[in-house]
Order: sequence, then structure tokens, then C-alpha cells
Amino acid sequence: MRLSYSLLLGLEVDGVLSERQKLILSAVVDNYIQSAEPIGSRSIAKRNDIGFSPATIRNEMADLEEMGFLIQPHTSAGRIPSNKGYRYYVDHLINPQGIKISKDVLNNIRKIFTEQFNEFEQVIEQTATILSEITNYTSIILGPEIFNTKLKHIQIIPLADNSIIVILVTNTGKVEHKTLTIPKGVSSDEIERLVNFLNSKLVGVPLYQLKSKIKSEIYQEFITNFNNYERSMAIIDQLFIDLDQDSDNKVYVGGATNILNQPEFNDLEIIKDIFSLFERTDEVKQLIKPNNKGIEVRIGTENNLETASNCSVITATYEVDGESIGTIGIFGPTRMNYSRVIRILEYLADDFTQFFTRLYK
Amino acid sequence: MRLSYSLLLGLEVDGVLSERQKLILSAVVDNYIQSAEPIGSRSIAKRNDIGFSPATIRNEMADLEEMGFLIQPHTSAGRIPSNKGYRYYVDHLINPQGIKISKDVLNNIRKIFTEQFNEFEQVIEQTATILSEITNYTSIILGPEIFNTKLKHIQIIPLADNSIIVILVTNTGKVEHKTLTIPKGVSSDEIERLVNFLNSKLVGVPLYQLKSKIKSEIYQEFITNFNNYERSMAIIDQLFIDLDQDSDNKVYVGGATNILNQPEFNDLEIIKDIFSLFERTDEVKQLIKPNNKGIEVRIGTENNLETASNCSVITATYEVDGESIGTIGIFGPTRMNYSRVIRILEYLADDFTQFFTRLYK
DNA sequence: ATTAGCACTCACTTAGTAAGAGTGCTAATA
DNA sequence: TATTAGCACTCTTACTAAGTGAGTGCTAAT
Repeated sequence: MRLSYSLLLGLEVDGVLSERQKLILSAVVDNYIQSAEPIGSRSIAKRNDIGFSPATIRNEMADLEEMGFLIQPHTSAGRIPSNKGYRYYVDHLINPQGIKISKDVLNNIRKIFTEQFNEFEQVIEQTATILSEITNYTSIILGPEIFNTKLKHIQIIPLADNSIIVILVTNTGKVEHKTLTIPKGVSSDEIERLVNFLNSKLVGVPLYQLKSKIKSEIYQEFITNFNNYERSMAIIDQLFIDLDQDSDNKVYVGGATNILNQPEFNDLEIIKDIFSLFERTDEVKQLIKPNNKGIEVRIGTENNLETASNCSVITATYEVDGESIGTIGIFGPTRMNYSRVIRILEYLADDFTQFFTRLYK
Repeated sequence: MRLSYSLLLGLEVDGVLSERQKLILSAVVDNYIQSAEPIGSRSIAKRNDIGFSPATIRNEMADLEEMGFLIQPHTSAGRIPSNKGYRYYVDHLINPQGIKISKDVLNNIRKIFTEQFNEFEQVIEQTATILSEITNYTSIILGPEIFNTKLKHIQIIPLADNSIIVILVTNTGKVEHKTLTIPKGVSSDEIERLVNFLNSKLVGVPLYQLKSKIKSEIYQEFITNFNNYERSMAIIDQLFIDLDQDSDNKVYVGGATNILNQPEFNDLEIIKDIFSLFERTDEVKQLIKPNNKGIEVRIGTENNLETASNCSVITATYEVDGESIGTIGIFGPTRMNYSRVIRILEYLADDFTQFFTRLYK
């Protein structure tokens, strides 16, 4: 009776597969990514780069299943990759750098950055759209992070008797504007003095530090400089009240409907779950927030999100001065074309880094 | 042999139905709106406000079908309203003013406007969300129209050596900002002079007139006032290039996933069509752009949009000084709770009008 | 004018059957 | 010993047939 080769050889250590097993795992994943159908031994044997009979492949597949890399949906079906299988595939079997991205696609990407108007929100929106078009998955982009964003300027424009528009400009080119209602009896002179004071004190401070800085350093000086300081403090509190929440870096989702073209999502309940996930911005942020700089791949349950348990997320960070300031992500089924998406995100993150660096300098 | 009552009586004129026919049509529509199932004569007869036997009702229904108000999905099914039936129902059989909106719902609406921060984009976003929640349909809101928006102020903030942020503030409180790259060799002095000049000339001009005004009046004075006028003109052209397109009044969509809860949209192809429609902003705008002030109901094919041919759109305009400046809309199946939605939109449009009027004055 | 009665239609459900893809095991082979 | 051919077995999918039930239209009675 035949025993599992790898068990016999003591090779069941995670991550160590024979060359033939790698070849077969790779074939299964490649094929499944392309067809979305379970693949059987005969089909694999037909691939010209494999010189074994279906029977041999069946044996190896049984082993790979035993080790948890493959799954059999039902007895008489072929095999599909498990999450562990995808993980191994991504970690050991692909080489994104070897992927050729077509000229057309590259041109599409470049086009984004050569537009006359470089308002960065437009750039991000357009990127979200184009990225979803060239990948056929859903793109999710996290705007420049407040964490690395510093206040550059405060500006005030009176709008009417008792309301003003306050404009906060940051070093990344982001412009925040709010309409404030001011208490009766506050003169425009007083407002102007206040703004000048704030400008002199707060320019250059990272947004997320603004409130603590105000509390620790500004209030004191305030009391000595402004006779009616309580009123002014109320205005300031209004001004910065929701600035340090990271609800501030916007999420841009593009091509959500691409999900609908994936055969694994032809179930209405699943669709409902995913689309309503997209409407819950906070969860989307959690989903694509990376742990480190560079490319990151989270497969299925690694997303820690029930709804996305058979989805994968690939993210790339973009940077200014070596500091990651935002994330570009792709959301799709675990059955995703990992190498191509990784390659495209590498390109794009690079372009984003250049773009924001140019904007910043 | 029995002939159609209305034909016998010469009453087949559009819009003229006997009281009993109205009662039955009304019953069919009401019931279908609630259940999404075709309704038969027996069920209608059971309703306590109708004192006729199923047979009589069957006869009337056959007449209503002949006249095009009802449809029979197949021989042995009950009847459902046709688009013409819905139209008659909306025009003659409902009385939205009589609808009571629950305190909870009203409070939800009021809450939107009592938030501290009245930045209007936030207000609209929140409205889109809440409106979709209280109606269980999809809400589409068209932001204040550029058409009635005038330039209030131009402001410049230098961002880096060769780029500036230009901020355009409008009378509705809208703030447009763009990052511009300026040609080498243009001094900040020159920019400032330019801005002062533009401010003195263009404040108060409706945005959609900006370009023509520049062409007709400004360029001339320009040539006399600025020695290097060609360069300045290039900057101005950059500045206003996409302002007069109405791509400018943003569309806000809320609760798109509510579509998925409607039984008539349990087909993946339809879902795909509708969601990708939502991603095509321009078409969405077309869809909810009203022809007149006030409430407007477009049923099914009246939308002139294949994809939305079994959807209805109800819109309400909001105004400042009697001028309509934007639209609040509800998108749902033709089988929509018209009276309730109309009532809610009336409330909301009123609040919007008040809100923007307050902002404007 | 209205209604009871009845034959008829048609979608929907359930059960049963046949086809096909793929497997695992055994025995033969290099 | 590693590989492969052969074969019985499993399980999904597609298809067909029969049965059910809701609702109709027509006829005849009230």
C-alpha cells in the first residue's frame, strides 16, 4: 500500500515541497485562477510541461490535500487551492518581477499623472477607476494619511454675518474646509487676530498632534493674549474637533461592480454582504490598512473579516521621504491573479510615491 | 356575452375610471407595492373595504387590463400594475399629504441639520445615508448647481517652488481647490497681482459665465495691464478649464445595496447593470435631473434609460431665493411606496431649502 | 348587474433517471 | 521502487415527468 511520499520522506515540514509537488500545486493554482473550475489529474497531465501520468499526479494531489494545500469540493470533483495553498503559491511559486505588463496598461497608468490638473483627489479618483479597469478587480485607495500630514496654513473667508469658511491647507496639498458658525458679538478683527496667532503657532505641526499641542502649549499663551479667551477657545475647539480622527483620510473605491463578474460571487447573499461592506468606510479602511511598507498580500481569512473570507487583498504603500503616507489596494476573490496585480501595484505605488514627493517638495 | 363596462359606456378615455375601478386598481397597486406578488381577485375581495365578489372583480380587472392599467404575468397568475397603472395611481389615487411620517423618521431627518459642523458636503453625505435608511431605497443627491453658483473669492496659497493651490469660494459655501503648476520664471508678485485683478473683476459672476466673461471682457484689460499677458492668460485658462462643465455638482449615492433587498432585482444581470449605472456619474445625473421645481415622479420607461426601465425615480428640488439649486432623489423599483417617499422628500427638500438659504444669507 | 360554479392554464416543486467528470485502489510494468 | 493502466465507485449536474395549486375566463343562475 502506498503511503504519502512526503510523509515517508519526513518532508511534511511546512513550506518544503518536492519540485514535482511545487509544479503540480502551481499548475492547480494557475489553472484555477484562470478557469474558476476545480481541476483534475487528467487536465494537469495534458499540460505540456508535466511529464507524468494522471495516476502519478493523482497521488501527489492526494498528498497535497493531506498537507492542506488543496481541497476537494466533493469526491468526484478535481482539486482547488486552499488558503494555505494560495499562501504557498504567493510566497514561493510566483515571480511578479518576471511578469510583463502590456504597453497599453502602462500607458493607461502614466496617463493619470500627465493630466494638466494635479489636484490629488482627482488623481486618486482616476487611479481608482483605471486600476479597477486594468485589473478587473475592485480597487481601494487610502488617501494620504493624516498621520504624516502637517498643517501648512490656516485661512479664513467670511461667508455671511455669523459664519465663516475656515480653510486648512496641509503639506501634502490637501485642503480641508469647514463652515463654522461663530457666536454673536465676535468681531472680524478678533477672528483675524486669532487666525494670525494660530498660524504663527501651529504651522508645521502634524495634524494628529494639533489637539494635544493646543492643549499643552497654546491655551496658556492664549489666556494672556486674548481678553475673551474662552470664546476663542470655543471656536478653536470647533475648528479642530474631528481632525485627528483618521476618518480623515478618505477611502476611494473603484470598479466595485467587477466583483459581480467573478463566478464565485454569483450568490446574492454574498454580493449583498460585500457591497454593504464597501458602504461601511471604516471597515474598508481596516481591510486595506497595511502592517508594513511595500507590498502585502492577505488571503481569505487572513483579512480577519467574515465577509471577506474568500477574498484576497493586495496592498502597496506609497511614500514621501521614506515614510508611508497611504495605501493602494486591490480587492478580489482569493482566486486572484496575484503576480499580475502585485506587479501593477508596484508600478503604481512607485508612480504615487513620485507624484506625492513632487507635490511635497 | 359581457362586454367591457367602460367600452360599453364610452368611458375608455384616458384617466377616466369608475369609482369601483379606481378602488380595484388602487387595491392592486397597494397590494403589489407591499407584497411584490401578483394579486388575484379572491385576495382583493377579502379586503374589507370592497363589497364585491371575486367574479365581479375579475371582470373589472379584465377591463383594467384591456385598458392597459394592469398586466397578467401569465394566464394563471394574478395581476400586477403596468407603468400606466402606476402613473394613474400616482396622479389620481394617492394623497401624500395625508401620509403620517413617524416621529422617529422626522427626528432622524432633523438630526442632520443640528450637527455642529455644517459643512454642506457632510450634510449631503449624511442625508444620502439617512434617506436611504428611512426609505429602504437608494438615495441620489445632486449637489448645489454650478448654474446658480457665483464666485465669491479667489485665494492663492503657495505650495512649493513651482506650484500653488488656488482656492475658489462660491456663494453657496462650496470650496473648489486646485493644485496648479506654474511656469518657471513667474514671480509670486506677478501671481498676486493677477489674483487681485481677477478678484476685482470676477467676484459675483456665476461660475458658468466665468469663461465667457473672461473671453469677452477680461482679456482686453489684461493686455493693457500685464506686460507678459500671454503667460498670465495661460494660467487663467488652466484655472477655469473645467469649471463650467456641470461635472462639477457632485452626485452622492446612498444605500445602493438597498436595491439588493428588492425581490425584482434578484437577477445578477440586472444587479450588474444597475450598479454599473451608479458608477457612471454622468448617467446618474441625467437620471435624477428634474425638469421642473418641486416633486417629480418618473416611472419605468419614463426615465429614458434602458437599465432603469423597471425603476422609478422620485425627485425633489431644493431652492435658494426661489431658484432651484439642486435635487434630492430616490431610486427604486417601479413597485415603490410612492406616497411615503414623496412625503419624505417634501419634508427633506424643505429642510434643504432652509439650510442652504441660511448658508447663503 | 352580480355571482356561483367549473373546466382550464401555467408556473413551480419534487422525484427519478442518465450522463459525465474525477477519484482511489489494485495490479501490472519499467 | 516509482510509475502507470485499468476499473469500480462517487457525486454533481442536466433533464424529464408527474403532481400541486393559484388564478383565470366563461356560462348559467340569481
